[in-house]
Amino acid sequence: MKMRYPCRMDRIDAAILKSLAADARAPVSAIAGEVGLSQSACTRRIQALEASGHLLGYGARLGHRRLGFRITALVDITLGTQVEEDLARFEAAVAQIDGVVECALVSGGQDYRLKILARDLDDYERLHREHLGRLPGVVTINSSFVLRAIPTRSEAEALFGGR
Amino acid sequence: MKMRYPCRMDRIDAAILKSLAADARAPVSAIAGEVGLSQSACTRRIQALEASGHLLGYGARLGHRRLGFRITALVDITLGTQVEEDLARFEAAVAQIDGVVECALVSGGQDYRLKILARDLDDYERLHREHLGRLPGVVTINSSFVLRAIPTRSEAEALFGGR
DNA sequence: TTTCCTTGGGAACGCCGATGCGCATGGAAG
DNA sequence: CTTCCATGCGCATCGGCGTTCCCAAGGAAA
Repeated sequence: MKMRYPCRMDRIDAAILKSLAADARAPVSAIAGEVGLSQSACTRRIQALEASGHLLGYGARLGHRRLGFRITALVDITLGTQVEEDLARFEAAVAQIDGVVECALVSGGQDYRLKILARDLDDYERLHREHLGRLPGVVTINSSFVLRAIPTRSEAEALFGGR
Repeated sequence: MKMRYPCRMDRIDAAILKSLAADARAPVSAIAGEVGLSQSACTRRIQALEASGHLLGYGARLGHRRLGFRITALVDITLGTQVEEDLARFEAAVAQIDGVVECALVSGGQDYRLKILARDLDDYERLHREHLGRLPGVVTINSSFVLRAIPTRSEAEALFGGR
């Protein structure tokens, strides 16, 4: 299949991405209808978006709470070093911990911000003791717990303009 | 369709959710093969998981960078009040801002943590000036920028045990 | 043991998605 | 202006997928 990797993205592509972001398992024909395209044209656009890296894949939205995970923790971790090897060791260790679903090195002091899922406070305490506490090079750990999640724009809406 | 809403979740259900989380558009037949079930049994399980709230929906993973959004900001906002009405006003205002993709009220001081996507620093500066700065009741705003995202366990792996 | 309930497998049918083809549009070259 | 090529759409096709029946097997309760 001959296929370029264009940066060009018109509003139809944006609409397709929005639609897929809202319901990735919707039939292509339904998406095509929404965006005013034929099925085949829509399929080809989706393929192009996948090939060009605008569309990375598809995932399921899981009901954390329903699955027994009631704790979301946002954890700030400060390291005592800025040496790249130490950062790499820390990052490798973090990547092994079950429950850590996000981790980012952020500006403003040499620290990391994690998002952690846990069943309950006991579960989180165990995680903290067995894993977070043993991470290499850590100076401070600061845990906050999500009390309430505020509904916001979806990712797609943020990227392509509000609803 | 007669359908109970069981809390029971065996490892087959977990495997299905993992698989769907990894690739939500995979054919049911492929998932069925992975988890060792026939197509029809797998379809029924998926329907049950959807009906029971374990599976909330399906989404697309978008290439932020490729789409021109190179800034991810993690913003801490402190309010000068703890009155519920003030929190509600703040939350309603936040929900209107394009670019805010997550917002949570967290423990430890009365503050919120947001995740914000922006095209570049100029774009973020505009967002900060035009929107964040005008949020009601705000005392302090503290922005950190993601310098590097560390790959972690996926959500499903965190919930059901590492790979 | 009998009955009921649950859950899996098999088959059929309708629908979905990928692909090839023809055509229209628009810009560049002659 | 005309020609040519590139791009992108719609239509039609066909193989494959998903949904939904029905039946069978296994376990629990009476």
